[in-house]
Amino acid sequence: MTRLTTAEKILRAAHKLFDNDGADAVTMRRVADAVGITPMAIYRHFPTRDALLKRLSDDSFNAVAHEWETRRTRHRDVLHRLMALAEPYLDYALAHPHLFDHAFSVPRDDARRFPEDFRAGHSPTFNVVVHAVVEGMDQGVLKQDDPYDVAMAIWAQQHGLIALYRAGRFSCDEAQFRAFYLQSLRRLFDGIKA
Amino acid sequence: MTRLTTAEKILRAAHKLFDNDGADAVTMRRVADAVGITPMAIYRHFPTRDALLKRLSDDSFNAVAHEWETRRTRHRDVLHRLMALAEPYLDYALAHPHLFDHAFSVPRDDARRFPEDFRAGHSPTFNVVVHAVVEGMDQGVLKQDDPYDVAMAIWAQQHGLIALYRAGRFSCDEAQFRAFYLQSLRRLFDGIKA
DNA sequence: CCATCAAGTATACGGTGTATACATGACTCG
DNA sequence: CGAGTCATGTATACACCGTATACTTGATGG
Repeated sequence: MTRLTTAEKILRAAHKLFDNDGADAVTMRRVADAVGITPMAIYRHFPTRDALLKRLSDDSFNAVAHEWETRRTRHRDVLHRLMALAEPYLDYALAHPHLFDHAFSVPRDDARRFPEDFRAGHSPTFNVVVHAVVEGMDQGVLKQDDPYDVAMAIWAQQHGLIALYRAGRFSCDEAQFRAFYLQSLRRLFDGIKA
Repeated sequence: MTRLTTAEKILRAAHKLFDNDGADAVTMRRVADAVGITPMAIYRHFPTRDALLKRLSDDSFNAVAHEWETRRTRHRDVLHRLMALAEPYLDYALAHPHLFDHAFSVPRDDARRFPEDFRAGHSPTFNVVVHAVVEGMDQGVLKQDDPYDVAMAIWAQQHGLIALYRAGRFSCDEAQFRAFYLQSLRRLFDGIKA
C-alpha cells in the first residue's frame, strides 16, 4: 500500500466516479467526500473542476495511446495489423465508456486536428495507422491514395460505430457489437460496390 | 404576425438558446426571461426541463427525417442516390450542431436500435437507405451482402466523420469538410484495398 | 352570481462551482 | 530558540440551477 499524495487521492476518487457514472457524477463535493477533505481543498491541486476532468481524460487518452503503440509492430500483414489497431480503441470504449466519451467525443483545446497536425506527424497514435497504410500502399495491398485521408476514413468508421453504440443505437451485446465493428471495417477495406 | 401560444413561445425561445449555445444554455430561468414569464410557468406546458429538451430534439430529428424523405426518389442511379442521401445529415449537422448532437449523439429512450428495429422497418429514414442498397444489390451495382449491415456501415461512416468534426478534430472549413465527407463515403463504396 | 379551472406568480429547498477569508502545522533562517 | 513563510486545509458565502409547494388571477359556463 503505497502512500498517496492528496492529488493522487483526488484523481483516483474522481476517476472512479467518472468511470462509474460519467462526468456529471464528478462533483467537487462528492470527490471531496470520497477523499475525506473539504471541496475547496481540491482547488489547492486543480485550478477548476474542468481542469480536473481534463486531467482524467488526458490519462484516458494516454492509456489508449499506450496500448495502441504496443500493437504497432505486430502482424506483418498490413490488413491484419490495421484490424488489430482497431481493437484497442473499441476495447477502451467498452471498458470505460464515460471516459472514452470525454477523451474522444468532446472538443479539447489541445486535440490534434486534421489535416495539418496529423500530416505533420504530431499524433503518435495516428502515425501508427498512417504507417501501416503507407506500407500497404507500397506493398500494393492497398490502393494508391492519400494515406492520411485513408487513415482518417478508417478512424471515422471506427468512431462512428462506437459513437452510435454509445448513443444507444445498438441493441446487441458487446460481443455482437465487436463482431459487427470488425465486419464493418472489412467492408471499408473491400468496398461495398460490386 | 401570427399569434403564438405560450407553449410555442417557450419552444421558440428554447430552440434559439439551444441552437446558439447548446443544451447547457437552455435554463428554465433564461427561457422564461425570453418569453416574459416566470420559470415556474414553463411547467404548465412541459413537465420537466428534460421533456422540453426532448421536444426540441424530436423536432430536429423530424426536420432531418423530412428532408431525407424528399430525396428518396431522386437519382435513379443508386450510387448517386446514396451520396445524395448523405447530404441532409451533414447539412443539418453543420447548420444546427448543438441540436444535431442532442438528436443523434445522445441516448434517447425511443431511438430505433440496430438491428431489430431497423430490420423491422421501424425507422422511416433508415428504410430509405436500405431500399437504395437493396436496389443496388438487385441491379448488380453493389456486392451481395446484408443490406441492413451495409446501410449501417454507411451511416457509421457519415456519423463518425461528423462526430469527429463536432469534437474539433478537423481544422478545415465547412466546404472542405463537406468535400472530405463525400470523398470518404466514396472510399467506403470503392474500398481501400487494391 | 358564483364555482371551476387553466395559467401564471412567489417563495423556498437542496444541489452546483467557486471566491474569499482564515487556520494550522512544518520548515527555514537568524 | 523564536519568528516568519508557505503549503495545505477549512469555513462561509454567493450566484446559479431545477423544481416542489402554495397562492393569485382572470375567463368561462351553469
